[in-house]
Amino acid sequence: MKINPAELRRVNVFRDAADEDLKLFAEKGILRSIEEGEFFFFQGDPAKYFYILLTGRAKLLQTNQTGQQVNLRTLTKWEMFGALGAVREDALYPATAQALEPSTALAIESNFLKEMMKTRPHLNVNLMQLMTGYIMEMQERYREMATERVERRIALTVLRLAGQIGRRLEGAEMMVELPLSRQDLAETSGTTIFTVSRVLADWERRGLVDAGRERVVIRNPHGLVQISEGLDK
Amino acid sequence: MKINPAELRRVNVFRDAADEDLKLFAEKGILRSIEEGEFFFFQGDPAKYFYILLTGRAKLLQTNQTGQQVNLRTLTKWEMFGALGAVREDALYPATAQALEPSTALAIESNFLKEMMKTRPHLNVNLMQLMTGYIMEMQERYREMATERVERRIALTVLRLAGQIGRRLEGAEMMVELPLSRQDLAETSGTTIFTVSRVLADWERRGLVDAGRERVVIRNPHGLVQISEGLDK
DNA sequence: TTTGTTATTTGCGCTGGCGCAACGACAGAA
DNA sequence: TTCTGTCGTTGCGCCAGCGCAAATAACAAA
Repeated sequence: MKINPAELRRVNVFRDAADEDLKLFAEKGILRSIEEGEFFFFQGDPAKYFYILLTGRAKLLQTNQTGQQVNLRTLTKWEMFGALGAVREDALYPATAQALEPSTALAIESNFLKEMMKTRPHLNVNLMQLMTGYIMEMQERYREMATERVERRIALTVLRLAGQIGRRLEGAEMMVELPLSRQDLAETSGTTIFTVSRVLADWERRGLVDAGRERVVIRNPHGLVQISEGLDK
Repeated sequence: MKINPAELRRVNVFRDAADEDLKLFAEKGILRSIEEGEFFFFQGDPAKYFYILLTGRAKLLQTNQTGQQVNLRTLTKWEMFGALGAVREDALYPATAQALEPSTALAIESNFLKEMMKTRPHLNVNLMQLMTGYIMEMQERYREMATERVERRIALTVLRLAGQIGRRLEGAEMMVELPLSRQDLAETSGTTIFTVSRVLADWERRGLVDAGRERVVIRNPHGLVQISEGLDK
């Protein structure tokens, strides 16, 4: 596979980069293709590279000592991840990056980005934008986790993921498809696969979603918003 | 009250700033003194100023529509807060800042910091450092919230707060004091005042802490670490 | 079509932790 | 010292959600 440097401008952090700079990043980068379930890096590894997802889907997750997983973020094409090493000295990845399907990413040395940032203020600004976005999302999710009941948390998770990785279904107007298993949803909303299954079954009975194997189709987003705000029943 | 510009270097983000720059920040800043329980700003307000806490203690919190609170961070002297406005256009504060005791803060226009950052790379680097620190902490807390049982969460919260705002007790060697009410601990660890009270009572019986009114003294940090890792009982 | 594998569903029992209510303890004001 | 308001404690009952186990469904490979 060959990368077209100009395409890299679709990466948010590179939005304002010059063509020559994009070329530099493309040349400096190493292509890494991995299978579904494989890992780009593990929590605790030295954060020597940052990544840009080129094909496939992946997720960032943390594991506690008993092996329970939590999904921090689901990644799609052109998303940058693992970029902390470009900011902090001797940083370790704070999360693990695992492919959800066969995926390819461009791996670039963190130090290179760090060097480029010294003379390209826009890289700074845009990276800061990405970071503050993460902060706001994590704060919000933390609050939800601490204060909301499961059904509402699952609704909030599904709606958030719809915005981030949902695929608009052709033909139908407002329908969005999420290619995620019950397990993925459970790990993202902080509950169990059983509870997610029961809640989705209920929503399906009420006509809010279509729940399939490793797939959820949102038929009535507004209904989910109502649930997420506690305005139903 | 008068600020000594050189003192501002104790603010992490200003660590590498020139004396003249510190003077500029000090001159540009407005002193705001507020009573215990009052607010520096509310979630949703336009983030026109960022703050530096000069005296007292404060907390950053979010509230959901039913009024339930979650504490995101407890702030002490020389901490910068509300700085998102210096990064994002037309940003709104994502959290509310409330004083835990009579407090004074220096309020400086976000735009001024934004301007300064254009020509002072170290401000960029240090602010990025602060932001990534937040991200890592929030990710960790999110995972704990999603996977750990209450007692362990409370232990993790107490230990984390000890590192951030604990006051070493004179005389005794390893003892650290936390000036926090049961309510504060409950809102920080995502549980209720009742559960915190019961857990602290238990720890007190086991000699791990001294639990007083709006105050917790850690007598045996290692014991708490054991609990937080599930190695006790 | 068959077979094996993996994802999902659902009944069932259990319990961690919530939340009310009543009481107790402490601090500051008068 | 007394009073008042706030903070903390604890008994009690309850239930949301967990998690096992067994059945079923969906898909892939042969």
